Amino acid sequence: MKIATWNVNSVRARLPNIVEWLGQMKPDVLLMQEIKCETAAFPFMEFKAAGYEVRALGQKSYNGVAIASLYPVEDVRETLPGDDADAQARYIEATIKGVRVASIYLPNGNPVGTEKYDYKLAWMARLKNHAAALLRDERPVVLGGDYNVIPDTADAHNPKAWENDALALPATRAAWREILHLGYTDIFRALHPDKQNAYTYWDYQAGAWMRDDGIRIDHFLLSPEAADKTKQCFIDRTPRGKDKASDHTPVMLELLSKETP
DNA sequence: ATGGTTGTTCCACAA
Repeated sequence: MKIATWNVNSVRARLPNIVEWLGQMKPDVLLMQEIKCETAAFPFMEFKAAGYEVRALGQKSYNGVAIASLYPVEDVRETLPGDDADAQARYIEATIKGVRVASIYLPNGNPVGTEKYDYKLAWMARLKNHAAALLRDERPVVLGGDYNVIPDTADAHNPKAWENDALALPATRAAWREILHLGYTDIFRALHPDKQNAYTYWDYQAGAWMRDDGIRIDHFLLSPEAADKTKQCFIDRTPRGKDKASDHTPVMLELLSKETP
């Protein structure tokens, strides 16, 4: 079972790129972030034509998450528990072929020192609580998305440039590690501990892509049951080099199916 | 220290 995560930075602006990539890579599930449209404006028909059923949670202009799947999508959750007043569309979760899958768009948190950073840390604390609850079922859990977290200096081309940024501050990394310490695995780094230049995001500005000035902020966190089933996890840089590219590129995860020894 | 780019929306904001 192949599950991909991709911050598409507007599903409508990116539609041709996304459809092309789905045709080439054929993931069973695509988790999207920053769809940047209201739910009703999601291009459901174009995904259906490619074979994908979509569950989307959108809002006007900003944020928005979705799950596209070749297989039936069950038991959809559209909120991260812990703050009923939070109206930002950043979390959707469902069960597909027995795997509990979430598409996560964790707050960016910049500028530091504003309510935006407080919101980020509060959101991470809520995610930790919910991630802990998900472990209790002892099922495969796959939490994929744009975490807006640079876990380590090795995950940035120029770590110095990020050290005071909301994506890399010690408090951000501590909150990230709290989730790992529950029993989740950052599966890409676990499988590729020494890999350099493993980035998922390159800024549009200042020729960052050309200079490979990237960061790794799109991640898969896996429960033990999902980590045990993992066949491979890789970053596909190809979409970032295309015309009209998102500033993020997809990460692919492949789980062994039950039948496979 | 600043400016560099993209998307959406409405002339600014988020990233």
